[in-house]
Amino acid sequence: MGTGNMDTTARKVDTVNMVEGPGAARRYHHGNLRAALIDTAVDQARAGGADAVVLRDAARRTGVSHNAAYRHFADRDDLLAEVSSRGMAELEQRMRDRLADLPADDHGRPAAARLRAVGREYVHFALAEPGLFATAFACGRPEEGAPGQGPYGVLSTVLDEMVSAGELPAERRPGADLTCWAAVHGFAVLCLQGPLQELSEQEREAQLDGLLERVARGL
Amino acid sequence: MGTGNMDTTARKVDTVNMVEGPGAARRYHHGNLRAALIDTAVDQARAGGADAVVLRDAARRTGVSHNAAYRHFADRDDLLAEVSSRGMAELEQRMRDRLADLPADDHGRPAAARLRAVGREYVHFALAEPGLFATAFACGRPEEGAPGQGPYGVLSTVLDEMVSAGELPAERRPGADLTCWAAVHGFAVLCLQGPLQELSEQEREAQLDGLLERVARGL
DNA sequence: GTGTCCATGTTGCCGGTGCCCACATCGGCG
DNA sequence: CGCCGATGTGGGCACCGGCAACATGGACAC
Repeated sequence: MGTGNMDTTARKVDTVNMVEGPGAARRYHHGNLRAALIDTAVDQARAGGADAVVLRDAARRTGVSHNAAYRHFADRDDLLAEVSSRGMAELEQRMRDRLADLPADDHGRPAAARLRAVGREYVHFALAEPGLFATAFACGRPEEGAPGQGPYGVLSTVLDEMVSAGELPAERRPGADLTCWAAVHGFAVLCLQGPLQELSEQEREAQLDGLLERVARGL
Repeated sequence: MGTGNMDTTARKVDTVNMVEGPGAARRYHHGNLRAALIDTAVDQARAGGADAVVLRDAARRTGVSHNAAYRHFADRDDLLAEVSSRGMAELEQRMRDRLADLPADDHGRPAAARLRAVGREYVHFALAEPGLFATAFACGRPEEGAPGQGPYGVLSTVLDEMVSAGELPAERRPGADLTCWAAVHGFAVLCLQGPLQELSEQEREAQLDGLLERVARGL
């Protein structure tokens, strides 16, 4: 078991969806199956959440027989974990992109604005990619990783910036990350699968603004 | 379809687990199958979350053939919705119980203490009954019901009390419920399936205290 | 060049599930 | 007393996750 140690940053061979014309010699060995399967599984997760990640169907779509997947993943959960990592990475990237978009000449309380932007993007990602977002957290494994990485790392960094900028007393820093994360995550979950589904986009955005404001005030 | 209109507040006949001794005449008609199936399904959800709610197994445990369930539920989702309602009801009840436990002679800011108690119990329930809690929110249907009912209703009432008691400016009331709910729900979810699983109970409680304090401060 | 080995992919199979069908049973009604 | 509709039964289908045995062919030693 534990076959999943191929180089994750694999060469981006476009082996997926090779045109299988009559003359095209179909290779017996796929060459990049693991990565291709993960791509397909991510698509499944995007479309329907964790439950939609189905090994047999993924293999079928990838043009390979079922059971081929078991050469690269111990079981379905192993594949799900990979999808979860992808989801986390994409969420983190979007948050970082959003930060990069912020104008540098922000007057007033720039670090606080960064915190708001990060929180808003967290929710926006969850609403834009509900399936992937849910799958990212559906994985039971605690997502081991260097602290300071992942979405939590981004949030943490921004809070540290607030302390440096004098916008947050240092003695209030411990625990602040968790409060921000919980509020934003809870809002996203309640919007997705909870009782806030019916909110119009405008209402949602207004409520989100209110939430971010209150959270920042309470830090 | 839509057979699910039996009186939900059904008589509590103890038809489950009847001793089927050799002399006990086993009735062809169960008499209370719907309620018994829901009970079993709730047990399944308690044990393993929404995925553990399995129609065939529930029927088996209830001592009835599969397919019998389809006389009472349109499909699995229909049964899940019922489990969800049960979970919501139990959560609400625990919150109300907790409120009732509070001493009436609370000095200082009694309504704020009630808010903290409600929030704490929300998280405690989620941690004590992770499967049922998850299933309660896993149901896609927006949980139609009179506003002011359910866990949200309890929270809402307490916030109204805070306004009446002068502990919360009326202009800050709108949106406060959502912020509280999101923070507490997010904390619970992150503890259950997220990256906060590894926290010891003491750390968790400390973080929860901090969160409740910050949220209250930001209201 | 050639022969071997083993990672990779294939077919076959099993138990389990959700859901549909036709049939069996029984209680209440005329 | 006889019928009928509500309730429960058995069988069947498609699909899934996971094991086992077999097939393929690329890489590497010689």
